[in-house]
Amino acid sequence: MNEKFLKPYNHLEVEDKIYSDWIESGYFNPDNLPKRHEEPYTIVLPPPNVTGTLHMGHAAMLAIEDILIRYKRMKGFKTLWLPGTDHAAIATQSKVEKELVKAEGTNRHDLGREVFLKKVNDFATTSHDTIVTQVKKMGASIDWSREAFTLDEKRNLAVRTAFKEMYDLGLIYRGNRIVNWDPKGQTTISDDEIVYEEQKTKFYYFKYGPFTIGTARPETKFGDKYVVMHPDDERYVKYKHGDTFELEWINGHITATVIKDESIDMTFGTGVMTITPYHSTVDFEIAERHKLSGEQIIDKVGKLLPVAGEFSGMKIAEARPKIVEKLKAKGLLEKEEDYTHNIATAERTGGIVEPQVMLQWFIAVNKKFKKNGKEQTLKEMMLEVVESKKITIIPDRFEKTYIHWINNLRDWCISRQIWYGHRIPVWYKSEEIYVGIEEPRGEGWKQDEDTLDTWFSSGLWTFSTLGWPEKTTDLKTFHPTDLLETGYDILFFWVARMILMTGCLLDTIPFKTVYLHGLVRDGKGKKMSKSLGNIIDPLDMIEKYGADATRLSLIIGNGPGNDLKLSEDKVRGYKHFANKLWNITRFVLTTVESEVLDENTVSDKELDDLLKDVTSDMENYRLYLAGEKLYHYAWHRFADEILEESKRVLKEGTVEEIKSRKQFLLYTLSKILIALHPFIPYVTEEIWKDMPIKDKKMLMIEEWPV
RNA sequence: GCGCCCUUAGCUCAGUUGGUAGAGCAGUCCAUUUACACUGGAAAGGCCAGGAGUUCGAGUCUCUUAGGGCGCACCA
Repeated sequence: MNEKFLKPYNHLEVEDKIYSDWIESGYFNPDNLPKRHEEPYTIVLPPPNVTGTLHMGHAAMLAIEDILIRYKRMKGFKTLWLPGTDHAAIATQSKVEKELVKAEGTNRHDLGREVFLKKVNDFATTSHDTIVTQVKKMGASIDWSREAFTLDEKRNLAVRTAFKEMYDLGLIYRGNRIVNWDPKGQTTISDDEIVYEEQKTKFYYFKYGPFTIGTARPETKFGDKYVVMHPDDERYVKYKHGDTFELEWINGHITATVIKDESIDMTFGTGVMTITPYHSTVDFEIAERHKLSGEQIIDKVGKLLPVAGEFSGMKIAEARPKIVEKLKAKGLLEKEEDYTHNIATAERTGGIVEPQVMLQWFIAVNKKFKKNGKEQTLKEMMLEVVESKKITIIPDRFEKTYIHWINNLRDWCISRQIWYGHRIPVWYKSEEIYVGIEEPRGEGWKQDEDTLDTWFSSGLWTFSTLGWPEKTTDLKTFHPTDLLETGYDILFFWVARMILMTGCLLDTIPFKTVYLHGLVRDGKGKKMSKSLGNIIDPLDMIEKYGADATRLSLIIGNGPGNDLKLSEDKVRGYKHFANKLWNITRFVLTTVESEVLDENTVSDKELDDLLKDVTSDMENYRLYLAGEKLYHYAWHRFADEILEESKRVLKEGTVEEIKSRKQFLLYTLSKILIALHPFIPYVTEEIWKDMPIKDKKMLMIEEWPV
């Protein structure tokens, strides 16, 4: 027996060495796998943002995916796990901007586009390197030879091609529409980048001609000249749609028009409101329905425009009380109430979102398009693939959430006024516009200043990583991918958009199954955050207890879609398990002496049943059950009972009994190691080296026993 | 407002198509030159949140009440 078993298991001496053995073997790359691996199995890694380092959520993701990948590889699949990172446009840019302010007191405009982008790229490169190290530390059996970045040259070509194709299909258009404007970040943001925050404010009732209107935002009311009510509201039957009337308003006399619209809530306020199409999504939609005009009241930095008269140039917060004061002086203020509502803030900058009508690029989700003879809208396509079960979402309750979200989906604004990201592949020359993959020939063309929403490039991830738009062998072999494993918090941001992009551009699905994991919280169920000081760093855990223990602690006791409460004690507990396995091996190897495993002499129904059971759990993504069952069997059945009983047999048994018992111990241990390998790859691989087995391969490519 | 989830041993959670309640951790008692103290054994601990229903049978299915969490929409 190897002397290493005389000491307790030390992950520090094992893990890095084993990882380089794996790398050297080349088996992370499906092209190098032995012949029995024919049928492909693919997972693309959800690319971590290059905004910093990995947290426990990433570690959980890596553990789950690596377990499935190793399992499939041992089952004989041509297994590809493809890594990459995400440039995360706005998140990365705002992070660097914050650091610039802190370190140099400068902003991006001081530096200029080129210099600033250089800084962002440097930051991204550093982040990237850290992330790669962390992924390796977790034991991820991922194919580094195919690594991608959402903002590298190949992915840029994919983005430009996608843009051009969708433009030609009529799905990408440029238009003046209401968007979420972040005055702090000076960019548009998507509906999903909004965080609602509760705010206590005043709700004012003003006389508006013969009506009383309610508003929380008097500062937007300068240009209001339409008064809207529900067509069935009996209080206002005498006013007909299209009626006009004269009234005195903030800055003088105006003419207003009555509009009847069913979207009005009769029970809210007085059931009458005026609309501000330029600064409210709902109002914009009403205006659009009735073809009403509107005008901009607030500028891009949140100041009132000349339409506000004497209030022109003031900030909203300053103007609001003064406007109320003026209306009060005019006798137009009827009453005011305390009011609590949710205001929209930008996730990344915290700025209060001001809806604005702006000329931006959009993806039309409700427009029919024709591809391969089929005619449908993106929305219909996105619903169809999930409702027809072409894509299965685990746990299935998220299918409802997905469908609900799709039904509420509006056109997706894809242009951003930031610098870090894929530049929009559109060029202008006076009235002319050119959309293309390459810059147009000829003089005087100027490219659009804006970049694309980061999710535009992430949406292409399953196929841009495989070489699209080129018709590569990889694309043919590995796409559609088998599984997308990610956090439920990005179901809409990302999963839905991948389905959109893939359906539209490749006329297929990006993946067959979506497995959603939950958030990793601290031992008390609180979200881990720097300010709470309750962050558990995966690298610390790996250093202290080993990657194997860290992996198990993130798997066992956590079903799909559920948040996981993680404490350091839990990780410590699984370190004990690695050592237990180590000592089990020590005992078995000492006991069997020079015996070499002969599989044909052993059969064990109990173990067979367990392995069948575990296999079925693996196939059905019940990793938490599979892991726990193996853990329990190894420790409390094999070690506590079988090994104890073996001591008696070896002492008192006949020569034949002893020989067959030795075979039985070797057999059982080898199967346990194989089945546990996906979960705890390091310690099992290290033990495997010393197993007395003929024609042994590396454990990572041994055959799964069922 | 619309929707989803959770409530099972002190704590964290399993319980896969309904068939006499399970694990880990913690705690209690016992053992101790043992493959392993990163140990073993034993006992203890639960009207499965409350109520009603379906069923021969419900932690599991249906309805309902209460408490907790989350998502979406948003009110002018």
